[in-house]
Amino acid sequence: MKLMMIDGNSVVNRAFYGIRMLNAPDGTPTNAVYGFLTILGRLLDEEKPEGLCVAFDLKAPTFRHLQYEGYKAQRKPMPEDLAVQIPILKQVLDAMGIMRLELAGYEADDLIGTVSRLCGEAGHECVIVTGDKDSFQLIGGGTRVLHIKTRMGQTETVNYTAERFFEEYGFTPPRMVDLKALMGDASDNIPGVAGVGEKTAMDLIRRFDTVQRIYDGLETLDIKDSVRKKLAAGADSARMSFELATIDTAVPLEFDPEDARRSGETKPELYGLFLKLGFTKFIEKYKLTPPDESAPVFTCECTMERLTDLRSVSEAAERLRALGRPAFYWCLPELDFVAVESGDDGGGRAYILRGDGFDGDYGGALALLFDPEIKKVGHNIKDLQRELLARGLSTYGWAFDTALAAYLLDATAGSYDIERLCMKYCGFEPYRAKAQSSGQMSLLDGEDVTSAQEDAERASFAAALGCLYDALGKKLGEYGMERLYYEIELPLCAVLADMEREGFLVDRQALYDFGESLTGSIDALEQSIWARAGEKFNINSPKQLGAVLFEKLLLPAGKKTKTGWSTSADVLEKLRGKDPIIEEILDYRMLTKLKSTYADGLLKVIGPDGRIHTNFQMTVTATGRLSSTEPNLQNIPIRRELGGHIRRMFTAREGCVLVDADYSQIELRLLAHISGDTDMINAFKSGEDIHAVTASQVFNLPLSEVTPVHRSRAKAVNFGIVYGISAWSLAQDIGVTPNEAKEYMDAYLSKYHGVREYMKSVVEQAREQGYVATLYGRRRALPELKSSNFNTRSFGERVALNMPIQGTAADVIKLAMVNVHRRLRDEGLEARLILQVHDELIAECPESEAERVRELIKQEMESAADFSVTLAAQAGAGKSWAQAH
DNA sequence: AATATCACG
DNA sequence: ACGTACGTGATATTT
Repeated sequence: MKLMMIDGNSVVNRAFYGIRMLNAPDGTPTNAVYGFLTILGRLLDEEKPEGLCVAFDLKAPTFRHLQYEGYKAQRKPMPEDLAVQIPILKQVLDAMGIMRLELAGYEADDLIGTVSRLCGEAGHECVIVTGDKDSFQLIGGGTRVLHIKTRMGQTETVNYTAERFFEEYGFTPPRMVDLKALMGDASDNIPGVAGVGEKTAMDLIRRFDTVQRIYDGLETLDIKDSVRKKLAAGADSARMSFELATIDTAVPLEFDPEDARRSGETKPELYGLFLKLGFTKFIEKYKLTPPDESAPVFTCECTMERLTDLRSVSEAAERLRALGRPAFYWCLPELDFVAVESGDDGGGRAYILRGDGFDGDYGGALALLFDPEIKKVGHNIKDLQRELLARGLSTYGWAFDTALAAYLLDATAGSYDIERLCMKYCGFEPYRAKAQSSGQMSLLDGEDVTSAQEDAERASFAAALGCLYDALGKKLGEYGMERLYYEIELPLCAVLADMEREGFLVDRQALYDFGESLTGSIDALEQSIWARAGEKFNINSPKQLGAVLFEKLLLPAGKKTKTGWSTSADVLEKLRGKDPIIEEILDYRMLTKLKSTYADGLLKVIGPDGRIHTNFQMTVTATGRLSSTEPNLQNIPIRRELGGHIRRMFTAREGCVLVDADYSQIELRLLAHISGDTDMINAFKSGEDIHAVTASQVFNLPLSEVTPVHRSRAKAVNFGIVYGISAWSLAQDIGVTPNEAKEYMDAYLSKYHGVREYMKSVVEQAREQGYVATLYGRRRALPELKSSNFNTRSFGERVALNMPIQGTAADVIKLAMVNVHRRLRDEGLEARLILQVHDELIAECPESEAERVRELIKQEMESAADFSVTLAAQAGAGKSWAQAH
């Protein structure tokens, strides 16, 4: 049998430092447990051991090796964030039915050593998993070590058999003890011999094998005198270190490998445990289902009423309208839904409407129940509103969106499905109908859920909306987010629903022709690249391309990635001129990107109306921006000449034009306002080109002497500041030395001390509060700032700088959109907003309205907020997106 | 499903 | 001594 022994402390430690901060919904750090389980899952897949056991250190009142009191005494204490995760991990392992081994007074290594010996004696294979090198001494016989390393959040394992070990070290595994006896081990507080380091020790062991032999022949062996002296002086220390480094393989342990055999069965409490930890990924992976008593299940205590004809619909609508408080609408995509009204006494009524089996005009029924005067609460209402618009119904009357509220409360949660929210905010799960398992008694095929069960499920979900409405509404108030929610986010739903429905007209033929024209160039480049490489290969495969460039053509390799050499554009850019193939590859990349993502990709999503209807996601980004999917219309090319062609195919319909308006430098203006930096505010007030002014101030030159190079560097610094810069990355970006970059930054920050002050205070404040916020009260939690991991913490600091700026810009344009939309309606214009690209709005309108709409949008964008720096927008009109911009 | 790359603000 | 910008989504390749 193959037994896998995991050094629990060592692996969890690797996981903790290798994986970024994660938190359970209740705030408990979980990254180490998560990482451990990820690693474990992968190991089990790869090794498929029959037995599995995790060993942990267990402190005892008395240490072993009392002779040396300093032993482990100086080891840094485990960070608090990790320490709290150890008992959780043990709990998880127990619930997974994985054997755990720990014994008072012994370390994991000793337990593993003993087990590996027992395995050897019983003829079993033993695979040790650890992140330390201590257990390498156990390799041999049936024992090997899988050594785990974490690099950039990625774990790698190296499989050390006795052969592999010898290749790398040049001596046999048991000699690892001898090596440590000489070189010591700082992390384990093994002193070794003073003055003997890794190099010397390796050399000695390779040549003379054991410490014993070295000391036996100290006077006669071929050893440098200086080393001989050190060895002689450190003889006692070497002896003690040998003892310390030796793993105890005779721990008094009752261990039968059979006990560690994997049953594959998990305990019922695992589901609840994973849920509490927020490990939905593992719940899915192990296909866990809630045990019956895992959480209180909530069933709607309502009177159920099936609405099957217009008369009953109309009565229901009348009641809902007169209710005076919102009703809770749980809607399916086909607009089957349940509306629940809660009574004063906690009871209530659930109205159930279904398309199939409805007697009469279903559209009419919908119109009655989605009447603007009925106040409705829904979940992801923007999508519903789009569906309503498609049927010519009103989008008004929506009082609350539970998903949207939950997003504002925790923008980094990732998903807002009602079941999870219900658990998190109400403490129960809505009732989920389960297929009736067809027992042998059943004659009928009982796999399906009955429609009565379905009704109960939907009613329960609708009732859950009621609970969420109370809980989330209250929390929004506590967080000071009511205005942000009710005046910006919620009204924006209808605006976006409108925009999605409207879509963007695309010249299908022109786009197709453009794609075809690319094919020729791509083929030609492909042939030429193959010719220069001397072989056919897949240019799109970074692996193959890397092999060609760096192994065959022997070009100087720059950065590396986890899997090999980087062939990214910035690496290739530095190789330009070294070989003509580089330029061709860059061109090839550009053209294939245009062809696959934009030409072919967009053609696939043009609707029957000739228009592209993107999907704006409101609950995705951590900063408050929108995102656009299927297709993404927020990343249509513009920066390069050929890419810009794509925007010529985005057009206005016959008789119409596009109006395009964008904020100029909104993020920098917000930086000036938020930091209150007078110099920067004045720079904007002067009306001059901001990057040029920055250049003149940073480089201490009159404005007239600022060259384009100065300007572009100042521009890079401006951007960098907004992102939470470091000198190193600024240097990368603009191609100067890090020292030079640092000078620019110092000059910048000493000129703009308000900005410097802001950078300091925003991080401090974030650390105290645990979150950052925009001027409109949008928040982002920042647990990263408390991390003990340098990279994680630095990331948190950059986010703290950036989020208030990027997020406020997002708030401002959202507000402008709501206002523009309202005015277009109120003023009876035919113009419609059709796209938003973070700082840019695009509308389509009849030519006759063009000038008025251009002014209207520009004005609404500029007046959306009143800051110490005015917001400036520039607007244009044209037949195509390219022209209007 | 994860990775690398590249398009945008 | 570390390893770097902030925020997204789509595609092709590889596991």
